This record gives sequence, C-alpha cells and structure tokens, in this order.
Amino acid sequence: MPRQALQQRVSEAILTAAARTFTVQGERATLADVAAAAGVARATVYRYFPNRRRLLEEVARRAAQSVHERLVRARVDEVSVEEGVTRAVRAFVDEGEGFVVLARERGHLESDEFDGLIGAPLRRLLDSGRSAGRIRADIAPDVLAESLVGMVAGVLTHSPLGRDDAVASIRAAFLEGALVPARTER
Amino acid sequence: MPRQALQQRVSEAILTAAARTFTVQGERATLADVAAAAGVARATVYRYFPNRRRLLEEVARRAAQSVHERLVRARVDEVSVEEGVTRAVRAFVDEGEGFVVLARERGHLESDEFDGLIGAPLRRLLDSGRSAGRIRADIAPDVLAESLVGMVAGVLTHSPLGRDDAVASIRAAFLEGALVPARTER
DNA sequence: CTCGTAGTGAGACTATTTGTCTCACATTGA
DNA sequence: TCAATGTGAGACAAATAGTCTCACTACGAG
Repeated sequence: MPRQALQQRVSEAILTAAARTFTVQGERATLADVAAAAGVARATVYRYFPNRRRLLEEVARRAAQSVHERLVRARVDEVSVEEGVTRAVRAFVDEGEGFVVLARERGHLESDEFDGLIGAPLRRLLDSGRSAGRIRADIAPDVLAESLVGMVAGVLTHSPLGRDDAVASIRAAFLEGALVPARTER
Repeated sequence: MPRQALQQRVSEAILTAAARTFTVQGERATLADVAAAAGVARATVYRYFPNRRRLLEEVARRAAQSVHERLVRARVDEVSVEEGVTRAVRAFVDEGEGFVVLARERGHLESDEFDGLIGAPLRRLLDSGRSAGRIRADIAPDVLAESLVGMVAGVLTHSPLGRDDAVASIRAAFLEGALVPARTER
C-alpha cells in the first residue's frame, strides 16, 4: 500500500476546498470551482467521490464525525450543564465551515448522521440538565437543541466574530437568554 | 390592463410552489419540479422570472417584504421588548417556508434585502430594549439578532411544532434562556 | 355570440454543468 | 533506471438551465 499518503492529502484538500467553497458560494457552486480551489483536476474529484451529492454528504458526514469526537473528548456529560453546553458550542464553532455545511444540508442527507452523532448527545446533555433541575422543563429538549444549532449556524454564517467571542456570546445567549436577569423580581 | 388577474394568480402560484419546493427538496430542486408543483409549463416560469437565481431572490425578497410589513403592522417598537420579540417571532413563523428560504439564501442575494427589511428593525428593537436596561449589554445586538433568526430557521426546518408552540418556545428560549431561572440565588 | 388578442402549453433547440472515459505524463519506490 | 500507481487534460454523454416558436385556449370588446 504505497501511495496512500498522497491520496490522503488529495482527499483532504478536496473535502476542505468543498467545505469552504460551498460555505462561501452556496449550494450551487460548481464542482469545477471546488476542483480549482483544491488545486486538482475536475476528474480527480470524481475519482474520490462518485457524484456531487456524495461529496456534499461526505463533507457533512466528516464534520458530524469530527464534532462527535470533540464532544466525546470534551466529556460534556461529566461536567455541569453550563460547562457542557460551553464545550459543545466550542466543538461546533471549532469545526467551522464544515459545521455550516452540515447544518444546511443535513435535511437532505441519506442517513441522518447528524441526529445520531450530534443531536442525540446534545439532547442527552440537555436532558440530564433537566433532570438535575437546571434546564427548564417547559421547552422540549429537541427544540432547545435545534435552537442552539440554529444559533451557532446563524452566527457562524453571518457574524464576523472571533471564535472565543462567538463561543462566549452563544453560550450566554442560549443559557441565560437575551433579557437582563431580573434580580430584583421575586 | 385586462388579464392581470390571471398573471397575478400564476405569479403567486409559481412563487408559492418555489418556496415549498426549495424548502422541502433543498436548493438543488429543478425548475421543472417547481413548474409541476405550480401546475404551469416550465416555459411559463421563465416568462415571469428570467432565471433560476432571480426566482430564488424573488421568493426571498417577497418573504422579507412580507415579514417587514408584519413587523410594522405589529408595532413592535411601541410595546415592551418582551412583547416586541414575541410579535417578531410570530411574524417570522407565520411567514413559514418563505422565511426558511430567505434565511438560507440571504447570503447569496444581490442586494441585502434582509438586513434592511428585517435585520435593522430587529436590531432597533433589541437596541431600545438595551437602552431601557432590559436587554443585556454584554452581547452585541447584531449577534443577538442573528441568534434569534438562526433559532427560528432551525426550529421551523427541523421541528414538527405547531405555530403557537413554536412561537412560545422560541420566545421563551431567546428571552429567558435554557437555564431554569435561579430564583434563590443572590 | 363571435372574433381578436393576450397569455399559456408543449416541445425543439442551445449552453452549462454533471458524470464517464481514455491517454499521456509525473512521481514514487524497488 | 524502470515499472506501477495516480493525476491532468480533454473528449464525450446525460441532465438541467435558459431561449424560442407555434398552436391553442379563454377572456373581453363589440
């Protein structure tokens, strides 16, 4: 098995270029654009991915897998909910462009990688927080999870924030809300 | 000006079908699909919209305009921030599929209809709340606005909630956050 | 009621993009 | 140095975008 280092690099270059290109130009970017961005011939893209849809799916699948691993490594279920949410948001934001493509495309994927790899752990985290009485029970956990994912995708796509600022803002907005805590009430 | 009632109907049918088709099938749905869904010939679509991109833009532009008018009619700037946010969320949710297309496509539009018609009023609302000391000042208003839009788009796309439930959940999550209010603290 | 016209449906046609295939060339490893 | 593996380039077929023409339908004026 000789040339596998090259194939590794090429595959990586294509997937990275695809994530960037689809994030910047939108869903209708051409595979010629992706190939050019990756610095390879268009035919080479088809040597690695049988068609456009599968390339998109692979970008999304890898992003989902990568985020999942970050979540596991971050041990989100072994810390407080607040800290767990912070680390989850950090995992999403660190994934960057791949996460944006994932959030945008996940409804059109073959198998629902997103739900198993990200949705489920996120719901588990929120659920345990709910059991501990720290996460409010009047909103369904899956709605909270969707809200968080939507917030991250929206801010990543349309706000020019640095990673640390993005994480801090999203964490605070999601956990504590936009209102100033009403300290004097009740 | 004789047949304009017909053209009105046809235009409406195409735009509605386009919003639904692009929301359900994603960005790469075919114009033949849209035409079939609208019950017109494919050529007729091109009689009303010069190309695919402009059709998408028109769906988004109309959604933006419609939401803007809902915001104005709702007088979001004449009530409390909490009520204003509630009405804004209701405006987004009521727009439905058009809003989903708008949120997804707005980065790739010619002119930024979204920011002027929706982003600006939303930021004004949050800003006035901030001046009144009710909206937290440690998160930039445009980040809060993006968060809210992302939340709505995410929940509308991936949660099977009824309109009233969706509005209530999003309102509560955005304003008060996911945490149980720490009533006993401090 | 009939006719002229505005507007649609259907389909042929071109351009662009997707996807397939072949062949010459470069690079790696023995 | 040489053989094998993998890429670049470009020709090709299939699908979709976009253009155009023509026959037909239905509305509205008389």
